[in-house]
Amino acid sequence: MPKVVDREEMQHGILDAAMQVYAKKGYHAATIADVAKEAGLGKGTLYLYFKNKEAIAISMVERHFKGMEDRFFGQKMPGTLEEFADGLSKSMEIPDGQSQFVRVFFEVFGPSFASETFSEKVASFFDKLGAHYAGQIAHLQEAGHIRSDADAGKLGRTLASLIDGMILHRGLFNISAQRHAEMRSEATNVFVRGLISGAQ
Amino acid sequence: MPKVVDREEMQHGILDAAMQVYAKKGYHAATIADVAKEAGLGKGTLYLYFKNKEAIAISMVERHFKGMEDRFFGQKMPGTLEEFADGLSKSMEIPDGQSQFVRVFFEVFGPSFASETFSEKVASFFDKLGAHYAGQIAHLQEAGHIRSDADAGKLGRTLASLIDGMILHRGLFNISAQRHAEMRSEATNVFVRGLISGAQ
DNA sequence: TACATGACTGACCAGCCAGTCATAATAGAT
DNA sequence: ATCTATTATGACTGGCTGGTCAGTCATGTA
Repeated sequence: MPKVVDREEMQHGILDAAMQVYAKKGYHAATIADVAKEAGLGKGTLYLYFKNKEAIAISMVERHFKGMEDRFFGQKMPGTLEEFADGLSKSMEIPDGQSQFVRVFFEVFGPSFASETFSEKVASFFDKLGAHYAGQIAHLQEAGHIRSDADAGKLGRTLASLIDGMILHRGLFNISAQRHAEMRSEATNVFVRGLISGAQ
Repeated sequence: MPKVVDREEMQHGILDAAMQVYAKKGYHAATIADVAKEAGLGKGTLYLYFKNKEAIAISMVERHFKGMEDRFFGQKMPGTLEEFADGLSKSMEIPDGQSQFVRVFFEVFGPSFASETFSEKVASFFDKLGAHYAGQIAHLQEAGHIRSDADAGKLGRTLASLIDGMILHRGLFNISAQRHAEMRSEATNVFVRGLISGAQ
């Protein structure tokens, strides 16, 4: 038997290298040769693991969204406002290394949003997220922890938008982890105060 | 004297055409020839009005940010919570045609954020916006309209981030104007409730 | 040691596009 | 009418990069 290589591990390594290079030079400015060099491989070798440049980007996104889904949907139904707030805060928390992904993502896929199908796919992700929060809100309303006059559906969507917005804002504008943490706590605070029944 | 042309008007027209093309095909995929065609001009003619492709993008940004500044900072100091809320809501409101700019912006300038100078320039814009809101919040605190235990500075920054985030979210993900309006009103509602003194 | 097979490589090429420039069209002045 | 400064044009080119492929290397088996 000849030399054997773990394909998945290889692909992971290449994606890491690509992320590094794209974050520094930008996806379009970066050449395949750059990525190969960063990965410590010959240019041709890359093509053994990815069909072409685009395939690298697509794999990168898939890997990333996988992680996001876990972060967003992995949490269990909160029983108290405090747990809910923790969940919100945690959702807004992005690992430092991954926050640069946002920029690369939009450089590569920004144009794709012009297509209906692509756009809808992403939109459905946020619908799901909105519904997720709506479910939690409704649950807490029943338990009397959130004012009952609120429309859980709309609120859920809005919360999703706000949270995603903060993540985007951080990723795109390179807000420092510390300042982001500050904002996260302030935002959570405002949200929760805005949701409780006793308000006004 | 020979043929005379209004340079500024010409440049405006080219920028409009470029915006159109970039939004549809993406900045990198679009060629100068595409832009020229959309503008109803020959390729060479473009180069009489813009030095190169990059210059078009830069002019586009400058024109856009000019408008943003007016929207954000043009409002006068709010005397009541209601006026404050109106201001917030208005800040989140983006003309339909301009919301597509966000995607183009990040496709073109996403990579530039890797540079300190560029990054800081944008960051300072948001510092200014944060300070702007902080000033309004402090003002309303003195008047007793907002709970006094809040840190106006942090809150201002957080609000700026949330608002900008919603704008980004809308622009990037192509949220419909109607749904965006819904979210705007919900968000404003939550903010205001979260800011008032009587809460909890 | 010889051989088989998968892993790896980088020089090369085709296609693409930003930017140039030689030439043509236009319109105000006389 | 004619002249000429200015504006308009699109065929052309030079540089660049994604992707290929003919050849080399590494590893394990007989």
